[in-house]
Amino acid sequence: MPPRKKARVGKRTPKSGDEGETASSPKERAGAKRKAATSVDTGGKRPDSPGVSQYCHWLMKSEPESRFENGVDVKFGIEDLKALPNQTGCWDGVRNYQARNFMRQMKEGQLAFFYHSNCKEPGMAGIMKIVKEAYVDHTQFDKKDVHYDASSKPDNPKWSMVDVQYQRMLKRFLPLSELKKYHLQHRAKGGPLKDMALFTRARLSVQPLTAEEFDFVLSLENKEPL
DNA sequence: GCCAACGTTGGC
DNA sequence: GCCAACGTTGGC
Repeated sequence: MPPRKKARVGKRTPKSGDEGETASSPKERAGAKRKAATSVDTGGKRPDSPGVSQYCHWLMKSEPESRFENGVDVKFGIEDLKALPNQTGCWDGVRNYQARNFMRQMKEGQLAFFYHSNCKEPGMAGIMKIVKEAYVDHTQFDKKDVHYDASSKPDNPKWSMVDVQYQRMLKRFLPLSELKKYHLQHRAKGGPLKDMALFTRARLSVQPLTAEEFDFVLSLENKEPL
């Protein structure tokens, strides 16, 4: 298994299906109640079977600059992912239910933006691919780990992670400030970034993008900075 | 380093 | 099941 990275709250997760799935937080349940039947928002997605839709593009945040949490540096930027064997790493350390649930929805082969957060210039740095679907995040049981969770038991793990592989850098870094201009513009007059989670759910570290959002953001790498 | 927004915890 | 207190995220 690849080394780990440091995702903050919403960072890294375990596997599918049965395990853990039943352990939903009060928040998740509340959310489910509010909305409809699933934890999946109705944002944009790709129908898989009748009545079910799911996302197929993602944004995952990590911090590219050194920051110490309990004496451990949580820095993990896209260059760090690229430097790993096979340019692949596990996205461990996610300790937020919504972020975890999104990771559990990820399918092998799907693409995600690598977003640099909590740094000088926050924004989209590059693209990675999901190469292994959700499985148990071992760091939840490691007392030495920054993201150790004493409340999670091995026979019913709470947290999951996926493996991601570096694909490429964006042709140019897309700063949050620029994305925000488009977001505001689109919110006023309509456009693909109108409801982008990056702005409407700012603190979520693993978030879905609709195909329209993903394509629009990607198209910006060929444009002049706004 | 500040602090607004928001997620989590725990008493009742 | 409500909600106040508390903790964390992450832009600025």
